[in-house]
Amino acid sequence: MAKQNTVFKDAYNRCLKVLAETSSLPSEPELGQVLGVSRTTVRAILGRFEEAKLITWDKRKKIVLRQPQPEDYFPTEETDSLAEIIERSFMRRILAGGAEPGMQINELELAREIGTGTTSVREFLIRFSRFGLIEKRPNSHWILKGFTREFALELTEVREMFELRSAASFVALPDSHSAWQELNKIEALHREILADIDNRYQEFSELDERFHLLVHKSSSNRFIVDFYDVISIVFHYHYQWNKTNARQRNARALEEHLAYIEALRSHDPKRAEEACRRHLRSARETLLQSIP
Amino acid sequence: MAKQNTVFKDAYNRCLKVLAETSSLPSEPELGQVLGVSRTTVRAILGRFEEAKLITWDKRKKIVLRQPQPEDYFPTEETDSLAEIIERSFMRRILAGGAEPGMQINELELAREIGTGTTSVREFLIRFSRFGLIEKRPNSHWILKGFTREFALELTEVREMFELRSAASFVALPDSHSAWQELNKIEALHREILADIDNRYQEFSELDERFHLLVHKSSSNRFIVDFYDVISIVFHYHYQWNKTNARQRNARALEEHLAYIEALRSHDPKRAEEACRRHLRSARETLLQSIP
DNA sequence: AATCTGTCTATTGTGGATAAAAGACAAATA
DNA sequence: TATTTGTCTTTTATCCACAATAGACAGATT
Repeated sequence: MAKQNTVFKDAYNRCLKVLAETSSLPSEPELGQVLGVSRTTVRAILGRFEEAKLITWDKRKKIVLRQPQPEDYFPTEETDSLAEIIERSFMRRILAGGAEPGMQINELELAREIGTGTTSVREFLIRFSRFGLIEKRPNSHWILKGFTREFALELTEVREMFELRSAASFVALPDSHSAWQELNKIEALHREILADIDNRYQEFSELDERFHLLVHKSSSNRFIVDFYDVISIVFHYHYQWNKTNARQRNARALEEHLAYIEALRSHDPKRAEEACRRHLRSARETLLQSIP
Repeated sequence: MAKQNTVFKDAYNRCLKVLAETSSLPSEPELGQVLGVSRTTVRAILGRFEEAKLITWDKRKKIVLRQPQPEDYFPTEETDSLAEIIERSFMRRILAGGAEPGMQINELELAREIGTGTTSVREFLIRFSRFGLIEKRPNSHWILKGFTREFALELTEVREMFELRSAASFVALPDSHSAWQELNKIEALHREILADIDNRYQEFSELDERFHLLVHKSSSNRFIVDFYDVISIVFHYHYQWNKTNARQRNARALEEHLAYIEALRSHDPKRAEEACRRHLRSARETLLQSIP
């Protein structure tokens, strides 16, 4: 087949939720807005809704006939884009499966294992190469450089430079800047999770990304913001992979974040720098401990 | 056709130069080493040499029959890899042709203009996206963010952080490190060019890259070294594009480099930092002046 | 024993084809 | 008049095919 219709399936599932809360659906362009897809896809969804007797559809009248049932949804495996599938599959291989640094990566073999064409794998590898974990030998294979101690040290060195710079920009933001509101929301979530840490400590990973990304964004520098992708993917898979002492580690990080947030709010560059350094130091330790 | 044989043609041309200096060619693996290609390609070259009556070839005996003539070489246009062609063509369009920021980039159109397949253009754009000049809208077009003042400022901000850090590592290198020898060579070239600046000022661009890359490499950080690609490509095309006062600008930069080199050699972090800052400041000015 | 050559296989780089998705435009509707 | 819809065209995402190139291995040569 030429293209997976994952955009359609994912939007279809999300549209089912919209449908569940109303008795008649809005106009096609409006639905497109809500779902983030083009009218072509919206019309395909409406057509399928009609076939499934979920609605009647006559021009502007889209009347809901029944509530969606679990079996109306497409299975979630079918809604992931190919890029996501390849990424997950690849990360599992290089992090979990004992992948030695220096190992060769074979596009064809990877494609066969994942059950996809070579072009998609190739494009993934090109995109992924900016994370510094693989390297291309032209006209030949890719080489896995591996998730090593050196990698972690190089990554954190740059991260520390960038985050210190960003924190310095953050304290200088005017009070009217929307970042302060977002910071308030993030702080509130920190307190909520800390209050029920035993049950909710897994929510830290996502919150961590949200917080640090907010800080990086205040640098207004695309290279700094883009670099956060590297940090993000590393920590994302790292959290999935290494769960020892997760509750305790996360609790500690949450406390550090709170101190860091308070320091940012003080508008005092010195305090912010200090709190930032303290947190980054312990984040680095945590990362390094998980590497053999 | 499926794949250009530019590797073959380029290696063939280089092999002609090897042939010009000897009466019999070495073994296939050795030639492969020298030319940086596989034995398969070496054998293809030898076969073609035989056809062109440049050599006789019988197993290990490869006897040179005549000197290569200019018409034995493949034209240089045919030896550039597709990736190089696409890059040049794309940079010409976005730097020279009044490309407005926000403009859409169309893979198909670009491919047609360059006379190549869409796959190659697509892969180029993915690779190129890390330079921060373009951005992808999934399932839709690319957007040109443009070579703007903001871009230059963001680029130089990161450049300055990285180069200051690298310079600090450089002064700490042990005297036995090979970087000092390379630094000596680079310094000698600086003096040569300065002595004949009116005729040789165009050689600065290449030397500039060589010098700063050496500095960045001493950071031993892949992210810092990789980032130098971004700086490199921007300055490379910038030099080609903006030639006003080139002689004078280059002379000044050469002088600054010499001061910077001397400061590095002093092993004094303070002096190195100061010389580095001074040069980076004027490099930034030069870059900014060339942007409308 | 070490290296080289002949031969064969596997993988990459690139163009082309096609379904999915985006998007343009005029006629229809409120 | 401002949206919305019906219809049509264009572009992207993906697979596949095939030549160029890399690479493996056994037998030949020094």
